[in-house]
Amino acid sequence: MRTVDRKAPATTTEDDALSRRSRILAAAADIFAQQGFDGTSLGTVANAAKVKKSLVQYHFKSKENLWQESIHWVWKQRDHALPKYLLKLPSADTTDNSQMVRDLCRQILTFTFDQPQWVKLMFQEASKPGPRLDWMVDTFFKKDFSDGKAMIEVAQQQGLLPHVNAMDLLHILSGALIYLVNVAPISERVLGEKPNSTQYIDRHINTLMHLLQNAK
Amino acid sequence: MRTVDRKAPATTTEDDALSRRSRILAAAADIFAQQGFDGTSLGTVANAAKVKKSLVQYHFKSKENLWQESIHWVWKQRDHALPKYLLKLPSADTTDNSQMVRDLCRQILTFTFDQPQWVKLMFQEASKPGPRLDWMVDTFFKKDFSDGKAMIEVAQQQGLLPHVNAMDLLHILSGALIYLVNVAPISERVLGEKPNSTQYIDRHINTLMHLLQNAK
DNA sequence: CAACAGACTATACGATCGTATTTTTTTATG
DNA sequence: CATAAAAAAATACGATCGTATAGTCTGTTG
Repeated sequence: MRTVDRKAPATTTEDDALSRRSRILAAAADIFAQQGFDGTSLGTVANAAKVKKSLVQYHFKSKENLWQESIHWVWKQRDHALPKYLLKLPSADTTDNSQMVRDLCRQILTFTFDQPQWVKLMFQEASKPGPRLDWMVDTFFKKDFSDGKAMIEVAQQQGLLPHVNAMDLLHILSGALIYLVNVAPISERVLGEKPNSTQYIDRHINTLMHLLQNAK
Repeated sequence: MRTVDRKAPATTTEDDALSRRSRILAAAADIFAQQGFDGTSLGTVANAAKVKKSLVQYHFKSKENLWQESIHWVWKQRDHALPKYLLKLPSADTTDNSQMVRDLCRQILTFTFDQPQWVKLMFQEASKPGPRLDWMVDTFFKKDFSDGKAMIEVAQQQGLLPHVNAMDLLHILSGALIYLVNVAPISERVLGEKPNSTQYIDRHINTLMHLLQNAK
């Protein structure tokens, strides 16, 4: 009667598919992205993950470590999910160039609204100098910037984007898209319209396309 | 000998031109903008303003109140300083339209780099829903959005900007400019170039203008 | 000079936070 | 089943934070 009886879940199974460690990571990523490093407490993370605070401390040796692991987790999720969005693009053969860029931007914007964590994490710590910014730059941003610039240049060579400074264009496009996501809570309150709705996204993309269209 | 002798500053004078209350406000605005609400402590503000922590509590009845007063202060500074930048614009008679818009954008960008507090304060609390965001929306953002949209529409009627959805264009332009300021600490580390340098600003504006140019 | 108000200071309290340590429980292995 | 490792929980500690309160100093006014 004392073998494998019920009553105490304590460890795995029953919980919910994911391991407790993963649940902590997911909850931490959510709260860090929303509230920032200082605005996040280990207790809040523990409650959100439905575990004891001491378990968070057990799996991650410090708050800073939890933060780093959460960001690794989010970036991994991003790099895993983003290609799925881009594969939904119609092939280059069947559509004209302008439609191609339009769909590309729309997919990126839709993806970012679906999974805004990485953008929010970026903005939470990115605007204030400090050790956490340095860490993110070395660990992610250098590569992200490099990849982004390369993508722009490829698109330029295919005549999809105007031939201006690639890094500046990357910043302008990133700004136009990411700004929309980051300021969405404001826009929603001011304009009374949800920026992540399909019609809002389509209209915004339309406007952006109109600007990119005629420029060469 | 006891009339107006020296020795004890205690109240005003000697300190430094500005009243202590103003020094607290300025210091608080700086730190709130840089570190966010949660990342800012009253002790830090007091030290930065070179006053005792209890004096901060004396002039402002709570941290939230200090935060609100700081933002009022910053917005007042902004609305007072921005016109000076825009007045440096050459008159519309002597220059062509494209040069006009270019100078306008350059001045706004330069101003934002000179006085980045309001942008940073905006982004610190704007991306996470909560009572502070609600307060900022009602107190500032509704008016700011309205004014910005009106500015865009005037420029459109004068043929300075392409005739696309004004609010979207406002977001795109704001995004392109503000993104640059907010991500500046990243860009500086990744690219090894200071985004607030004249040449960087000029190049960025050039690229942006190239996009706005041909669009109608 | 007395009385008072405003500016400023000292101090303390309760709560919370991150962390360290210890103990209990569960799982795995022979 | 015994044993050890891993997972989870309980508890405690020092520091810091926001706040509340009482006190001190200074200048003004009647």
